[in-house]
Amino acid sequence: MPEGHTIHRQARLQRAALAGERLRIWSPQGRFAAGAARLDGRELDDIEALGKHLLYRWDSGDTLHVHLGLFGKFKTFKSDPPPPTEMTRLAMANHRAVVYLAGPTICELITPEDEDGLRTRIGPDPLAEPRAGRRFAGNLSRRRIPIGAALLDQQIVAGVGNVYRAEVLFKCGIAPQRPADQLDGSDASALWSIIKSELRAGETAGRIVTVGPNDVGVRARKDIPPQERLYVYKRDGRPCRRCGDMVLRTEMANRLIWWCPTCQPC
DNA sequence: GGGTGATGCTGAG
DNA sequence: TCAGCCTCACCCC
Repeated sequence: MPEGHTIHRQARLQRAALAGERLRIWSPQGRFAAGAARLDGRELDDIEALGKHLLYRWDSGDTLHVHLGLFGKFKTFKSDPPPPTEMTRLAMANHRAVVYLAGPTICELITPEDEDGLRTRIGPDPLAEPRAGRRFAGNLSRRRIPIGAALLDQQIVAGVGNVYRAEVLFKCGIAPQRPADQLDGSDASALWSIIKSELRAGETAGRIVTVGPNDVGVRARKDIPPQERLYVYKRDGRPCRRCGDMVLRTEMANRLIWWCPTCQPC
């Protein structure tokens, strides 16, 4: 479930489980065999999350770059780990924990130049740089594309994916069709705040829950049942939780997006 | 057991 | 703009 909140959560949990120790590294699938052989037995210094990217720093000076893409998944075991499957691209283990990685789009060692290139082609990450709201607003003001498309562009803001783009636009009352460069300063600032708080909540909870408890009649976010955790995502044809109007669906930036025409007027 | 779609992104044309 | 890639949960038969 890889939007930015997942990546930051994985960085935090894996850092706690693995960093500061020499690790056993191998590639059961074999597709990262050379990189794994190079890292095996080295100490992991730190893990950094950058938008949807993870950077693992090793005492050898090497940097491992992982991007989960749409399908990539981590599995962590604290005790009695099952053997990895033949789909496991990367396995990392110490005496306390084992982390398996399967299905990533990217799992490779990168040079400092590669890393510079990565940093220049992604925009501000609300979880890593919470005070970068002005850069975000500036990025929006330079793009004549719908805001619904702009939020998926990782050069504008890093870490937002298809669920959060629909949900944060709903929470801000902004129609996805509105041109990014037409948002005024207060819209951009409200959007940045909501993106930050929602990603943070997702990082903490380990799942995406955007609805306020009041809207589904329970006391706390953690009591919200799975099918009621979102306002609009994949809810086309069903009544809006706020106003009762029909949630609509359209395609934007090659992905489907959902919105409420009453709560998010054009 | 097969088909499908998914919280992502790139490169060819 | 579109095909392609990575994997698996879920649906339907």
